Amino acid sequence: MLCYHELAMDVNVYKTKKSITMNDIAREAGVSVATVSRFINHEVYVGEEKAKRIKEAIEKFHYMPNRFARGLKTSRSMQIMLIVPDIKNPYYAKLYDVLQSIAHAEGYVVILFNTNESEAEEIHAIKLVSELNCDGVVFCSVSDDREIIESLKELNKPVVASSGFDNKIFDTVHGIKPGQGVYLATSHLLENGHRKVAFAGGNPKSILNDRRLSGYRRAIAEYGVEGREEYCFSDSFTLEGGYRAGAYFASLSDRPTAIACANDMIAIGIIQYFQTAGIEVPQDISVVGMDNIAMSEIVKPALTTVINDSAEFAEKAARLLFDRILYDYDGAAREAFCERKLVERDSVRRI
Amino acid sequence: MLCYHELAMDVNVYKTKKSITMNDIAREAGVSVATVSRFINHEVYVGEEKAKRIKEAIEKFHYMPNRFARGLKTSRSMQIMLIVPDIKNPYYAKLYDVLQSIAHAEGYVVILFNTNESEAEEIHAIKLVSELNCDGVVFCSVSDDREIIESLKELNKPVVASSGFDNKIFDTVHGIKPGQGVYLATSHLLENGHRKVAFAGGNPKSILNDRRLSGYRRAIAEYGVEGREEYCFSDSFTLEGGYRAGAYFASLSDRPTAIACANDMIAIGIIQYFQTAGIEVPQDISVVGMDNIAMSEIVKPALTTVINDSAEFAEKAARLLFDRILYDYDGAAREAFCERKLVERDSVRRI
DNA sequence: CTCCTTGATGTAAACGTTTACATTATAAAA
DNA sequence: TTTTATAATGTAAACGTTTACATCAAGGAG
Repeated sequence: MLCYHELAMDVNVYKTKKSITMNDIAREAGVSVATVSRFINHEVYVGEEKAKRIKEAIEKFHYMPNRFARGLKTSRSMQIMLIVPDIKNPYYAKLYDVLQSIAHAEGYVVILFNTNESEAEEIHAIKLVSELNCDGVVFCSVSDDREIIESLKELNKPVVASSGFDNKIFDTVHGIKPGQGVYLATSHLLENGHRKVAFAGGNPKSILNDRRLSGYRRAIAEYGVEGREEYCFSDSFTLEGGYRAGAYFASLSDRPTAIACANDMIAIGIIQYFQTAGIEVPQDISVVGMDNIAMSEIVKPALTTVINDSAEFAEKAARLLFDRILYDYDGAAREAFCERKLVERDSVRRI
Repeated sequence: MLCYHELAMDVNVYKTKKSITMNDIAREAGVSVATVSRFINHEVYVGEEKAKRIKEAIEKFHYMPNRFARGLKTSRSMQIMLIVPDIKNPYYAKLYDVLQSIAHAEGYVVILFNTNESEAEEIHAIKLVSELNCDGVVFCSVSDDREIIESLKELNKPVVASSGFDNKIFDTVHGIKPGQGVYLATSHLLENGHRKVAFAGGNPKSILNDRRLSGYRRAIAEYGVEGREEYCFSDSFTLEGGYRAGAYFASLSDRPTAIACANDMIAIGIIQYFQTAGIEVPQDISVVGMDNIAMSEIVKPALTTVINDSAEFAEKAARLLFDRILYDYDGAAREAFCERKLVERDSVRRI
């Protein structure tokens, strides 16, 4: 009468033609299944003659090992999960793309989970990691809530986190210093004579935003510029968030002359708003981005921004992750660092 | 001595703490595993009293059914695959995003496969579908090669294809007519007085490009304009492809006055090249895109383009797919249509 | 009162692998 | 020669589910 719907499986049977199993291969090659299994997995204990016959049988039947059976025995899924806040941000799209190709080369599949910057979705994603028996996670976080950290630890699986997880629990890849990118951007603005420099952030609950905001603060403090409450505005790491930031700064009676943004999407959104409002960039206000996504070069004016290469991130994250998954590294949490470098284009004016 | 590396699994054992199984639940609730299984999956055959005890046990232990064991018995993975040519194109990023949320609501996971417009990768992807025992595929194709069609058929699984697969083999979602979008774009240009109208396509081997090219041809034929060989240039559906198209058209001695593009990425790439070359859009050349990605509104000049809503695509594709996966629809291939509609912005000049 | 249907439950056999253990043949050591 | 290590193979027991089949109680029909 009752049914626990949350866990239920649907029961439809799409016509499944009998697939060939290891048994078929064993029979065809005249050996036992154990030998076939050994041939497939290990380098030892299979004679040359039988190896040849097994190989032929495999090719003849286009045999593929059944992932479920394998998983059931080994508890490994050959899947890793990539959790990102916004796949529509080209930064993460590219990150996914290169992580995918590295993973494929190792025989792994990557499951993408897009959280839309939502902490609830992040928790959902982490739950899914264990539900799917993923062998590892690359976690590009928004939040470092206690609950998230805990569930990540409970996974008891290789985790590599993006900047923000400073606690030395998980492998991490990030910039040399917290908010280094925005620090560079802000410094650049200050060096160009700006004193009324604002910060346009993303999701204010995100640790990524905290870090970037701290980079901004560090820069203005070093230049002895006083921080102004109303010059910090954080909304969302998206075009729309930037658009709203633009509207906010435009509404200020004492407008900033320059804005350092927490990423390129925000910067581009700001420029977009300014264009509709007749505010010229960089004549009226200078803007600098962060990430150097392809779009930043295309937009008018071309965006001065900070290189933050997601391919580099993906490669370093993959190395950390696969060191644990494949090579059994089981030591202390490690860190990898990505370079940050300013690229000057047309969105900053010297005053 | 020998090992079939292609199929080998790595053997590292990341410390796996014993997970709780259905047996534990059965013992705790004082029933048999069969009853637990029935409780989880079906609505019938479980008494109220035991149901309650089982439910409590499940919650007490945070029990989750093991996907491998389930898959092994049922041959269903609760995974579908989405194959796209370019995840860096926001059109596909969004498509992924909405497909993902629909799938999650049904308890399904979507595996994204990015082919980078490569036919070889498409074949790789299709192979992976059966290797992973995915329960269905949404296939946004580049190629409709015999080999692809064949391997798709051999999957013997629900497939929904994007425009191009006109053969009535698979469920399909597309525009009302082949190339309708580009047809609208081209007509718009012609109606604005342009006669030297060019077509900037994507991957020339792609059926998507064929369709869009045919839309262009249909439009100019209807207007009695003679088609010119050198006014058709196809390269790749990316910013870079568009950039090259821009260079190509700029190099022509008798330049077109307007270009209809196979997607927004190309259009934006073209505009980008023109800007570096000092060619003004739309004063010197008009450009119209296709897809209406968010970027098209942001770019300068804002792009006149054709609405092609990937959310709509995703929803319709999901309905077709899940009708088969969940509700056992097993009839003839069906079609769903997406509306195409021109949106006028600032990249077209009337002459 | 017997016969049947039907709801509720348990038993046990798959599903397709991996792998510990047992067994044999072979070669090296004594 | 006998012992012993080692390479090559097979047997069978898991892994955690689903489900066909068997069983049993209870209630209606005859």
